[in-house]
Amino acid sequence: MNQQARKPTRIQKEKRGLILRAALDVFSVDGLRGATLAKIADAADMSKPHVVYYFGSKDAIYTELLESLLETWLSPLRDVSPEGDPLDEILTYVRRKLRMSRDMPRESKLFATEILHGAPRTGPQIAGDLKTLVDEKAAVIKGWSNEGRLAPVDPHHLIFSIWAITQHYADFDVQVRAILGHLSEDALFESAEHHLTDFFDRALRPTVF
Amino acid sequence: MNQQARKPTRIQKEKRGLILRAALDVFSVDGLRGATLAKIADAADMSKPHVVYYFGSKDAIYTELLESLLETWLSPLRDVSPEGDPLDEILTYVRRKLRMSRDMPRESKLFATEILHGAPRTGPQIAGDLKTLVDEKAAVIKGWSNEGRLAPVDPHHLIFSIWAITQHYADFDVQVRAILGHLSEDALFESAEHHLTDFFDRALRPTVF
DNA sequence: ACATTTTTTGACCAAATGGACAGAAAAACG
DNA sequence: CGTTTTTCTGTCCATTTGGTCAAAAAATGT
Repeated sequence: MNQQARKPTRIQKEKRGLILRAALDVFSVDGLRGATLAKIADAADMSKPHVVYYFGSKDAIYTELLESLLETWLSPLRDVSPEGDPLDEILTYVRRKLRMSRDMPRESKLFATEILHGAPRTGPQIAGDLKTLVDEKAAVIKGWSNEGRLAPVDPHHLIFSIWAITQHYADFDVQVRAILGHLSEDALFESAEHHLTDFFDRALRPTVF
Repeated sequence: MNQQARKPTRIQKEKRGLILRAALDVFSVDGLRGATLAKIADAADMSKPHVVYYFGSKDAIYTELLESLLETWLSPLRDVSPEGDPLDEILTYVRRKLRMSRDMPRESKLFATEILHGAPRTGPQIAGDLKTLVDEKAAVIKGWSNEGRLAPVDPHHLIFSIWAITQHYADFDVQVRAILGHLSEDALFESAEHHLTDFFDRALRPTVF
């Protein structure tokens, strides 16, 4: 029998992990189409059939990567709490998303490419889990807005705006670097955090009467 | 001689145009790697060698598409005028960019994919023309900010934010639709325009004393 | 130690694909 | 018209690439 068996052995966990890490490197740069089994095998320091042995196909690796990442990806939004201070909650969410762009740029690009190309593999997940979560949090934000604890805002579009702006720093880093190339990575993300904090604060802080 | 001749004939203009339009369809969906000459030829209703006859290679089509689009893509930013009312200028820019996402989603995706994959073909352009333009307009915005005609803001990051948010509606339309699927395209973009106008207005309108 | 299962690889294959080429068809030109 | 140039296509080819397979090597179980 092969790795289909019930309990994955120590070696199976190890090798599959190695492959997934190597594949993330390759897929995030070349995309699904551009990536080759040979490149992945090379990056993982294995032979090509070995990679196939553990995952069956290139697609399977890609799909598993996406699925295992989705949860991590959504966790900052999940953590937005109805109990907290509205502005704080949003600003914390923005900062966490920005930090994910800094610390997990490959993952960000992986998702971006997937969605950009029509989300052929994550369609159901997006229409299901993601939508549910977004709708739930949108309702919370709407509530805050209605109570006057947050400036009036369309919650769904607000969430889109947060995603777009924060992920921009990972997905389009080449462009960002071309324009702010004189800054170190640290300086860049620090200035981005400042900007985003100020920006969202201004846009969302409720007007006092 | 072939189409390298000095003056492109009527047929050359026609066919090259046809190919470019077909290629945009294919590239924006499948990306450079995923697109095939056969698909492009098919979409253009031609034979494969015919496409090669006019462009020489798949890459050449892709590159020409990108280059011919860059100017159009930047024109809204170019039109931001130092003479106008600051808030007006910015909000108009935001709206124009959003409309481009609505009216030219394929072009948006084409650029997004290119940048996402490291801009191997547009690198110089981005580091050159684009950076020059952005720096120029950033200086204008900074001036407005300093004069108190606009809320204090980092102009480069502001431009990134505008790009990110507006292009999000084209590049990640699958995700947007999955979440706001109940809206018609018109309703969606109308609500987005409302949101963005309000949002940037709040964030950028200078505080009155 | 022996049998069984799992892991690993070199060699190979079929399909897809970018593009070359020779020549046919059509247009342009005199 | 006839000649020349441009346009167009069927056929073919070399390369790349995802994946198979048989068998070797290593691990595991008893």
